[in-house]
Order: sequence, then C-alpha cells, then structure tokens
Amino acid sequence: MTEKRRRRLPRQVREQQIIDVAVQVFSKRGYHAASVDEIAELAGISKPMVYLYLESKEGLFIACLRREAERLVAAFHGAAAEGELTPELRLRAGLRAFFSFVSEHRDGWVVLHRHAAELSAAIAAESAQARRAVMAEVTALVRTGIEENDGPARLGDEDAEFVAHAIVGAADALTDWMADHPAESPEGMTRRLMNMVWVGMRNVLGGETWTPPPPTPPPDTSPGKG
Amino acid sequence: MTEKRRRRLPRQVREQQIIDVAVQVFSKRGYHAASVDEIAELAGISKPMVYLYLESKEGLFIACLRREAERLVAAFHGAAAEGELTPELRLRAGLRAFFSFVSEHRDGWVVLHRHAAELSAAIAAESAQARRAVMAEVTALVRTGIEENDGPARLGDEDAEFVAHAIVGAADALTDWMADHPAESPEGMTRRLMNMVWVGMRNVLGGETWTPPPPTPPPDTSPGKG
Amino acid sequence: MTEKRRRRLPRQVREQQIIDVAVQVFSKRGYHAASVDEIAELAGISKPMVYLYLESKEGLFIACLRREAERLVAAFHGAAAEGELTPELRLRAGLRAFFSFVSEHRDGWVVLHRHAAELSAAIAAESAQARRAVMAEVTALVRTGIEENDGPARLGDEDAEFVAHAIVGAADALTDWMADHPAESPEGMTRRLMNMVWVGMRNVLGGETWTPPPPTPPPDTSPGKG
Amino acid sequence: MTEKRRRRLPRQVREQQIIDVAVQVFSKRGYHAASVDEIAELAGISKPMVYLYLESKEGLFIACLRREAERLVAAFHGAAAEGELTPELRLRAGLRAFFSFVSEHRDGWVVLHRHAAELSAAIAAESAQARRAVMAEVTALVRTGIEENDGPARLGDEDAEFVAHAIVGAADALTDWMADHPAESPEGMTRRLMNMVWVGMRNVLGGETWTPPPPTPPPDTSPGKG
DNA sequence: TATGAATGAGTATTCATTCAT
DNA sequence: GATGAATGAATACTCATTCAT
Repeated sequence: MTEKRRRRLPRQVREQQIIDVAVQVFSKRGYHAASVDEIAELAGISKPMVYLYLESKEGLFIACLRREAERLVAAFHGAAAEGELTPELRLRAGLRAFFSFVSEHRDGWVVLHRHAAELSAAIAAESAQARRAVMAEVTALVRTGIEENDGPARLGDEDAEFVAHAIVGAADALTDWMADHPAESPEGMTRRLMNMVWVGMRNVLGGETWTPPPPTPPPDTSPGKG
Repeated sequence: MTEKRRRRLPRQVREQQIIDVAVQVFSKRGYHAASVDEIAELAGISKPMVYLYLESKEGLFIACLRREAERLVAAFHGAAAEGELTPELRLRAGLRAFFSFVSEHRDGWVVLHRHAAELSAAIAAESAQARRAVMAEVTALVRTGIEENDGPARLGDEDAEFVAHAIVGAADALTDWMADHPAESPEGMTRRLMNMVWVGMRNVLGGETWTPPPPTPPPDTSPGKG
Repeated sequence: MTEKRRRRLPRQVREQQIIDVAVQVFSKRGYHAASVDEIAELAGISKPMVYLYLESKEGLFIACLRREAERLVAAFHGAAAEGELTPELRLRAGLRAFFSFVSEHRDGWVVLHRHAAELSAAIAAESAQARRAVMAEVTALVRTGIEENDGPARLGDEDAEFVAHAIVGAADALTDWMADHPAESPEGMTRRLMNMVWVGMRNVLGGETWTPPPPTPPPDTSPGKG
Repeated sequence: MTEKRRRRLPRQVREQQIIDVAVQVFSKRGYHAASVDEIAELAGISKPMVYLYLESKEGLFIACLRREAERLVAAFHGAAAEGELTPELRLRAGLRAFFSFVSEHRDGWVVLHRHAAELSAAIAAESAQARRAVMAEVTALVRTGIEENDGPARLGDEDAEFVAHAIVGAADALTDWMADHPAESPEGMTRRLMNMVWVGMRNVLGGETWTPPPPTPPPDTSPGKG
C-alpha cells in the first residue's frame, strides 16, 4: 500500500505514522543518537512536517512515551476487565498483559524509559508519570491481592508500593532474560514470576523488625507464617 | 587540601581523579549530554590530558563502567567473605552489600547502566559484561540457596538465572523507591526484599506446567504443594 | 463586528487588511523576524492568500512602505493645502503634519524605514524613493522659505537638500525623544524644532568659507565667563 | 602579512579580527541576513572559534556595537581634549569628530544602530546605551554652549536633550547626504551644520508658548530676543 | 607532563513558498 | 475565493578530537 509515495494525508494519520517510526528509531539509537532527519526519512516525509506536528524532538519523544504508556495501561485494563475473580488471577492477568505487550513492543516500553532518565526535565517528568500510572495499576493489584488474603491493611500503602516496585523492576529486567530465551512465552514468564513472588508478597512488612521464620517451613506441618 | 591546583601528578592518580569526576558527570547528564569539556574542567585539567589518558569519550565511559563494576563485585565478595554460613544469610549479605553500595554510589551503578543501553556497541558490551558479572554473583548465591534447601539441581541454571534477573531487576527498581523513602536503610531494604523473595524463589519451575497451590494455603491444613 | 470570521471579501479589502496587519508585525518584529505565518494568522486568512495577493514577503513589505509613504505625503499636502501664506508657516505646518502622523503611526514611517536599510535591493530602492519623496516635500518648503527671505537662490539646491536632510533627520530622531516625553504634543515638537532651525537655516552656505559671526552678539554687556 | 593562513594567534588578537570582519558583514547585510558562516570564513577561521570567543551571534553583534561606540566616544573625548576654549569651538570639534569618524567608519555607527532597533532585547539595550553615551556627550556640549551664552540654566535639561537629539539625528541623516556628495569634507559638514543650528539652539524653549521673533532679526540692531 | 588554539562534521530548527483540493 | 498539506534550503550552534608549543 505504499503508493506513489507522499500522498496527502490528514494530520492525524501522519502524526501516528511519525510516532510509529520515532518509537523504533528512538529505541534503536537512543534519544541523542537518533536524528530527526532519520525519523523523517523513514516516515517518508520531510523534517518540517515533524516539527509542524510534534513541535520539537523533545515533543516527539514525549509523544512516543505517552502513546506507549497509554497502550500499556490499556493492556492492563483489558486484562483486568476480563472478569477475573480472584486477586491472584487478576495480578496474573496483569503480568501476562505486561509480558505480552513487552514481547511485542519491547521498544515501546522498556527501552524508551531506560533512555528517559538522562533527558530533559520535561521528558523525565513524562516518563515518571507514565511509570507511576503503570505502577499504580500494579500497586492496586498487589494491594487487593494482599488484603483479600490477609484481611484489610495488613500491609500499608508503603508496603504495597514496595512490592509493586519490585515486581515491575523484576519484570523489566526479565525482558532481558526473555530476549535471551526466545522460546519462553509470556505465559511462561508470568507463571514463573508469579510462582516466585505470590507466596512471599505479603511477608513484606515495613517498619517492623521482623525476622523470617525458618526459611522453608517444613513442608508437611506448616503452621502458617505467623 | 586545595593545593595550588594542577600539581604535577603521576598518571595513575590523575586517571582516578578523571574517572571520579566522569562518573559524576555521566550520571548527572547522561552520556551524550555530558561533555568532555565539563569533565576536564571539573577534574582541573585540560582536555588533551583526558584524551592522553583515556583515549576517547567512549574509553572514558568504559573505564567508568569497569571501575564501578569492580567496586560492586568487590562489595559482594567482601560480604560473602564475612563467613556467613547458611545460604540465606549469604544472599542476605549480598543484597545488603548491593543496597549499601547503591545508597552511596547510586550514580555508579544504576544510572550508568541505564544509560549504557543506548550507546555504542563497545559500551553496550562492557555494560553487559559488567552486569553479567554481578548477575553471576547473584546467580551463585541463588543456586546454593535453592540447592541446599531442595536438594541439588531441583532448579536448573536457567531457573537460577531467572531468579537472579528478577532479584537484580527488583533491586535496581527499588533504588528508585529507596530514593523516595530516605529514611529506609540498606538493612531495611534487604529485609523487605528477602522476605518477599526467599520463600518463593524455589517455586520457580521452568518448563514444567505447574499450577500454584491455592494461593494462600489455608494456614492450618496446607497439604503442601507437592 | 466580529462577523462569522473569514467572510468572502473582495480583493481590495482583503489586501488592505493584510497590509494593515503587516505594518504592525513588520514594525514590531522587523522584517526578518516577522513571519508570513504570523501575518496571515493575525489577518485571519491562510498563507496562500497572502501570496496570491502580494506575491512574496518582499512584495508585502514594499506594499507597506508604499502605502505609509503615500499617507505621509498626503498628510504633507493636506497641511500645505490649508492655505498658509508665509513660508515659515508652511514649513511649520509640514513639520506639524509629520509629527502628528508619526505620533499616530510611529510604526508606519520611522520604524519601517529604519529596518529597510538592511534588506534587499528592491526594498532599499523603494524605501529610498519614499524617503526622497518626503525629502522633496521638505526641500521645497525649505527652499521657498529661504528664498522668500533672502532673495532667490542665495542657497543652491545642494544647500536646501542639506537643510532638508538635517531637518528630516532631526525629526526622525526626535520621535525617540517624543516617545520618552509623552506629554509633548506634535505642536510643541514643531514649535521647538522650528525655533531651533528657522533662524539658522539660511546660514548654511555650502562651498563658501564662511565663519559665523560672533555666535551670539554680546547682547549688551555680557562680561562672559571666558 | 597574510602568512600561510591560520597561524595560531592569541585570543585577543583573534577576537579583534573577528569583530573587525563582523562589523563589515553586519553592516553590509544586516543582522539577520549576515551569517556566522560568512563572518568566520572572511575572518579566516572556523565557526567554532567565533562561538568560543563571542558566545553567540547576538554576543558578536553586541561586541561590535560596544567597540564602535567606544571608538566614537573616544573620538569625542579626543576632540574635546584638544583644549578648545569656547563652547562653540568645543561643539564644533565634537561634530567634526563625529563626521570624521563616520566618514571612515560609516558601517560602524550609523548602519549598525539602524539595524539594532529590530533585534533582541539585549541588543536593543546595548544599542540604546551606546546611543545614550554619545547623546550625553552632545548634551553636555550643548548645555555648556547654551549656558555660557545665556547664563546658567536658561534652558533646562529637557531642552538640552531635545537639542542633542535633533543634532545627532541631523548628523545621522546627513551621513546619507554626505554619501551622495563625496567631495564634502567632515570640516565642511561641520561648518554647515554649525551654521544651521548654533544660532537657533538656544531658542528652544520647552513649555513656554513662545512665538519666534521676526524670523531674521535685522542683523545690526537686534538687542537680543528678549 | 601539560595546554591554548583550532576545526570537521553534525544536528535541531525555521521559513518562505507551493501544490492539490 | 480559499486552504491544509508539504518541502527545499538555509542557519545557529555544539562537540569530540587534534595540533603546535
């Protein structure tokens, strides 16, 4: 469908085309090494169009961040809306959505945000906000998971956020592992990570000086974790 | 200690001075936004000296990565060498070392490597290698932890690496959380993270289609997951 | 009067609207810093219309120069046509017209022409011609003034032009002074300037080596101070 | 002396070379049309040197304004320092200095400042300050001229400034006339302008509603203008 | 050992101008 | 009559890197 090149297209369409290309280029090269020239050329248009629609290189990057964040959050909501009942299944669905998204849009989320740190205040702010939005989703899943099992507020907000950070960070890093193990499916990733964190999640107790029980409860009796 | 400035110093000393400054500047600004000019000025020498000693900007960055990685690995070894007995305590000591190191050298590890992704092949390689070194330390701790508890080889190398990635990723991300909670000590961070992952670590079973037990085994009966 | 915006208007009206806006924008920003975009937007039309009617940015600027020059010359003529009798009164009326015009259209004359210097040959030519037109008016007033008082041709064309340049230059510069003294009226400006130049005007003798008389004839005693 | 090109020169020298060229280019092309590329090339160096020494195009232009203003003010002082006795001779010397300077550095003063109007705030400020410095010189000359003849303070500060603006404006504009009459010497210009303004200068009376005496007082009687 | 002087190569950004509708 | 879409060409500015001393 790449007709004679450079058809006149309505603004919205062109804007999306540009952002599509920009996400790829920014991800491959990094913010600074990416040149607007290259983005424009790959998008099949001239540089002034990029500036007309996206204002600046920074604006373009922010648009990328924003759109990918929206997509990821949408994926989360889609997963949650599937009517899962138990908290565990909801968290599982969320993680599965994350790994699925990432395995298809690795550029869009992990890479983009790894770069965002070193950039302008505006970009850092946008990235932080996007991460907070995702983190909030995870925190919510985590909190309901904990509460439903242990009664309300056994773990405070701080604890839930700690867990959410840990899970999101683990998932982020596991995208690297996943890249080295192409056979692994998002479902497999999800299962493994769930296995690893679900049992221990609610052991995270903030201020209290809590020493863990004998690390592996003798598998037969298991009087609970106290 | 502010000598007359620019004393003639032996090469090694100068080199360390330069790297010290470079780590700070790279961390604050990012690789591209950092200018050799600034680094040279802060180091109190002229640009040609930087090039004489470190060859290029890339070489300088690699030197930074290498030195910080060495320091972190040393911290790990130092912790492990303290003669801990049980695997849990060894992993705990390692994590504590990590969080201690990071809380004092945040620039040196997390930030540097977050930037490394977008850079040249040489840098990416160095960064990957450094991460692998650290990951290997953690993997070793994880594997002994698992083995000692569950018998040898219950979890394969792949599983141990999965766990290591998850833990390192979680720890990385938790440095952000720690930055928002200045009151939290490395010990606190370690305890929380250990609580969270230690119990579940060995639930990570790669290929097997394993479905977790009822998420929270009714604390009294719990016939184990078998 | 805010019609539905962008009514279809006959060419002449649109053209005047555009020029009105352009004079303001060119004056505020200068030729280069003014953008056709801004002018079009302020005029409430699209850029292609500007090009359809005025050909180019240069053409637009020239149109501005031309119209403002016509207005100023018209003001001169209007003043002269009021049937003043003596040459002094005619010059006075001309200057008053100038200052009045300027105090209301400062943008239109002084500013536009100060910018014209740095621009294209075509613009410089148009500006020079406009200035010559005004200069001719003043020269004429000056010459009749001189002749009537001192007999014909005591001062040649050259001298009259000299005086005209001096007067127009003084008047131009005095617009700055006027801007700093908002209380001053065009009439006041005119009176002051006339007082200053009228007496000396005909002392301007070109080639002759003429030494002024004792500058101020000792009014009577004047022990002076030096 | 244009040796093998691009000798290593100390900063100060290079800086002056750059400014020399910049004055010419800015004057010929105007601020916006002048390109830093052209200036660098004509100065026989590369662009980065321009930026290293002068910071920015704006900074370069300001440096030009400043240096030319200093030169002109110096010319004024030189003229005044020649030990002229009477106020008239001092004003005459000042104007002669001005016309001499301009006939040799036309670019430096008149043209530069005509452009300055449309430029950035910083430039406008620098230009205004330079003009004020020159204006202050002229105002001082004017005031002593007036005072000496008519007793102290017959004309207030405002009046003296009015006269100074008029004279400087006239002189500015007369540079155009002078450009059209190459035979005219600075001395001739000075004589003509002095003849024209010296007699009338002190007729400038601000607030009073003063109607001029019979325009040309019969040169013999005229016991002063009352 | 140490540096001031110098630059080649590259990048973001802007603008006057035109085409297709 | 009127415009949204599109661009070629130019320009200010930066930076890693190297000489000459």
